[in-house]
Amino acid sequence: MTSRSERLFQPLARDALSQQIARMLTDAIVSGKLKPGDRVAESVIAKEVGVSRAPVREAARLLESTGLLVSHANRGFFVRTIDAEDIDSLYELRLCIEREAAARVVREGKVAGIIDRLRAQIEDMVGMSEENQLILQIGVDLQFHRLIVESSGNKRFLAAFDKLASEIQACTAMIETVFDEPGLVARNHYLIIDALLSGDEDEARAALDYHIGVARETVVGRFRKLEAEEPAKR
Amino acid sequence: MTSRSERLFQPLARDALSQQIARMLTDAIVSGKLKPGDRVAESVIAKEVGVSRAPVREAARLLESTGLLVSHANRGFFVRTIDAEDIDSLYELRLCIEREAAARVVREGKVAGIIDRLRAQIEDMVGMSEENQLILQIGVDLQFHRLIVESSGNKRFLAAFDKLASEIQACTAMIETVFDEPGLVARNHYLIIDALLSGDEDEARAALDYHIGVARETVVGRFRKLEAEEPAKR
DNA sequence: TCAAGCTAAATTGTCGACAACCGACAATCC
DNA sequence: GGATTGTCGGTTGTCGACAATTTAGCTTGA
Repeated sequence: MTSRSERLFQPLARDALSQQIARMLTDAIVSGKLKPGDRVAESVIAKEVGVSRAPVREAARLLESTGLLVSHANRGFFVRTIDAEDIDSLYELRLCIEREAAARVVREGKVAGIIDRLRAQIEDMVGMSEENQLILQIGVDLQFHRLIVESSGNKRFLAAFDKLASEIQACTAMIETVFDEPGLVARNHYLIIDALLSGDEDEARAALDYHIGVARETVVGRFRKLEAEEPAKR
Repeated sequence: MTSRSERLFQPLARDALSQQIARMLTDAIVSGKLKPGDRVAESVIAKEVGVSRAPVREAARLLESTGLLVSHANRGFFVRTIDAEDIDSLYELRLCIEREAAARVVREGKVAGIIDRLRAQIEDMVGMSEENQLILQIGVDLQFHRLIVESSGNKRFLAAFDKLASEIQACTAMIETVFDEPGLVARNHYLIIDALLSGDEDEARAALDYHIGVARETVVGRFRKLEAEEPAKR
């Protein structure tokens, strides 16, 4: 038989139902189809998807551990409500992790290995900003930062970052216009690259302090405005 | 009716089976009855405890999210194996969080509110060190640090710290003698208190850099030795 | 002897059903 | 009328059983 290198079929995604459902729910929350405070009843989801409650329940517990859902005993799951203070805490923790991760990347000389990918991601962001694909842009933005955290080599940094990232994506999706000038935001990532290339740990830290600080102020600010307009959110 | 301010009954602790089982399992792991790599079969635990597999499964998933267990698809749960590098990452993340938490406590002038409790906890530690109650001492030690993180006011700091703390407790329990001089370790916490009282953020950061740095070196060192002696741990 | 294939036991993934529980409304009593 | 108590629908917590998957032991063949 001729050695056929390209396969006819992809192995069909056959991970547990709970995983698929978890992805579904995550998408629904991140995209805003499910809003903060909404009830997520096991039986309802199970009926819609056509499975029993067990995998739905498991998926919900998974999202609970990532912070997208909260559960009250004997009352079920709800999409987590977020207030401005929460988001502020979120960004503060993110900053702690990311600045040290960046410092480690510089210290251990791992910048060269990722610089090309980082640059490519910035270009992607710029392209998306021009097409007003904001949700997508935020996704790539987080990928950019994730890559830095990942190459720090500290697995716990990455795990913690991933948890935060899903929440950041969820709450930025709740804001109509996240940034006034998306293109500028995208290009600002070049400053981070410059700092990484400088080879100075503290410069890398400072770059992220600034970058994440700006994002923090912007997003938290938007949220405070949102809260002022709509006082009964919970 | 006379306004009865003090209540007659406390609300009885009535948490779900899964929670009780989660506690059981946590204790078993932290105390070393379950060792890294050990299988945790749902059916076995369920039979022993006398409940169905559902709550056991849920408890296991809970511990998975805290990092005490790992699960492989269709193969079940196992007590997480930890190597020296893991623990190093653990302490690095812990340091990131705790130093900024301490800085915030100082910046926002919340030291006075907790200083008495911190002192009391140190005395507890000293007492336990004299009675060679090392496991207990580590528990109070973590409580001390937790109190600082808690009063930072950043809820995510606390959540992240709690996750790390359970793992720290688990892996310190695996080492026969954690510290050479437990009494000294206990009293060293006074240095942290001094730094907090100084009112200088950076001094607080430095104190924790030092304190956690020492712990990190000690524990990681012990673990590397353990690995050298016992190469096939996984 | 050893590798590959097969079989059986054990374990997880999923299911449908029942019991316990919560929240809200209706009924009752003072 | 106001507050307490009883009831009801709906949801979660738990259960035992079945299907799918993995693992280990056994057999077979070279």
